[in-house]
Amino acid sequence: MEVNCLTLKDLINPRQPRLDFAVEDRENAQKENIFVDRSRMAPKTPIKNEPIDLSKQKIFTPERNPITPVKLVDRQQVEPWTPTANLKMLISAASPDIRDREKKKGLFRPIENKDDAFTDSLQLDDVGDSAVDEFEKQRPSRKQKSLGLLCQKFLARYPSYPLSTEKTTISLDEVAVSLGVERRRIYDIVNVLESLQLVSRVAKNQYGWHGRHSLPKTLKNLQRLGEEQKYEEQMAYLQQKELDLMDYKFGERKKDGYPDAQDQQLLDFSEPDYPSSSANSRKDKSLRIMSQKFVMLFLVSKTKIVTLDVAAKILIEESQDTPDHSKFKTKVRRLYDIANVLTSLALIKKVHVTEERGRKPAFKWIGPVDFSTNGKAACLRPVYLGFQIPFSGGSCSKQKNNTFPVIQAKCKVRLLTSLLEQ
DNA sequence: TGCTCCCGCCAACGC
DNA sequence: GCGTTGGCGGGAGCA
Repeated sequence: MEVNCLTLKDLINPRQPRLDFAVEDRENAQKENIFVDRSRMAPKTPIKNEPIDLSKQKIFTPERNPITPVKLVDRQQVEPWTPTANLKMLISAASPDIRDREKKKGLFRPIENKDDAFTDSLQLDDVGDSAVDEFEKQRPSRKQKSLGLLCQKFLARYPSYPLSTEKTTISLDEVAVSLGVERRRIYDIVNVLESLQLVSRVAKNQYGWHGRHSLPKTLKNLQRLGEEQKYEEQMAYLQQKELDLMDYKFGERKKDGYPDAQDQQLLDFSEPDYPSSSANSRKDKSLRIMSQKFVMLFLVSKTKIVTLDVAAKILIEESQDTPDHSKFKTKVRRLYDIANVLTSLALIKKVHVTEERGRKPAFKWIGPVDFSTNGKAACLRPVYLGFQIPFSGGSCSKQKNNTFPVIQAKCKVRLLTSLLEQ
């Protein structure tokens, strides 16, 4: 297993860049109008309050010394600008078309002519159609740049089941450079992986890789949480509501079936009782939490199929009284991000469900479903809005006013922060 | 045309 | 103050 992993690692080793990565790197460099030369990148800077001993710098490693990685942009500026750099930047800023043509030219400009950038930039129209076609062929497609594929490359770097003795540290910056993407994209992946306890944050810019050892345990706990949140009922409720809405739209309003104001209140995800918390705080909307809730939906679903719109509606923490389409769209975007990572982990796969209103995108759970393992599952300690729910011996469903789904909505989840600590 | 989701801006956060 | 983190939505690729 380890050997395989090393082989895959070798494939994406930055020292032996594959063509597609090299192209991406060059493209990114062009986007930023900054010359990139990895061999000349500035060394990582130590933490500010630590004295720098240059004589020892060569033996610094991330493990030995926590480091503050230098932002890519900062590193790139180590390379002095050429006399034509400012001109190139101005040209680039002036027109996206010109910028695109510059990219195309950059791909095919012979290395020995790199100093002729100024001349080239004045002869933009000389780029023939064949070169453009060639560029189109070589330019990575949208699929090649997808988060799912990126996640696969990311996962290929690390063993699924690492030995307990080996400690793998992930440097976000190194991974980003190695995979030729912005660090922002790595955050997306890492957040979802962290939600499943495959990785955990150990320091700034540093994550520890745990692999899939504890995945069944994590899923089991998520399933239990999902059951306690009564997500299955919520999904059924939303599906029924939609059916009723169809009836209302195209037929007579059903007296018993149409969701009235009282029903609407049942799905009020706002938190009026907890003023200390901010319903819209950054953490509340975290991709981690969203990812965990998304997984919960699958785990509690009998069909193991979750449509994106139902998931989005459940995950939207605002009142359903004022449906906000943009909020819904945003949530769906994030769900696609999460779904891409979960797909790479072979936990879900894309399907479509046909409902009365038409074909809908959905995802089907293809990961493990039976978590009746011999080991005792770790007990999650979700923190709810500033206080902890007693999780062993007590549960969310035992809280006061346990009336579904109002209390479920109030029992917002601050999740899984310490599974691995236990 | 609608679905899908890349991309990067920019604000919150934390040291 | 500055680097890190990540929410967010525009808009382009794709089916």
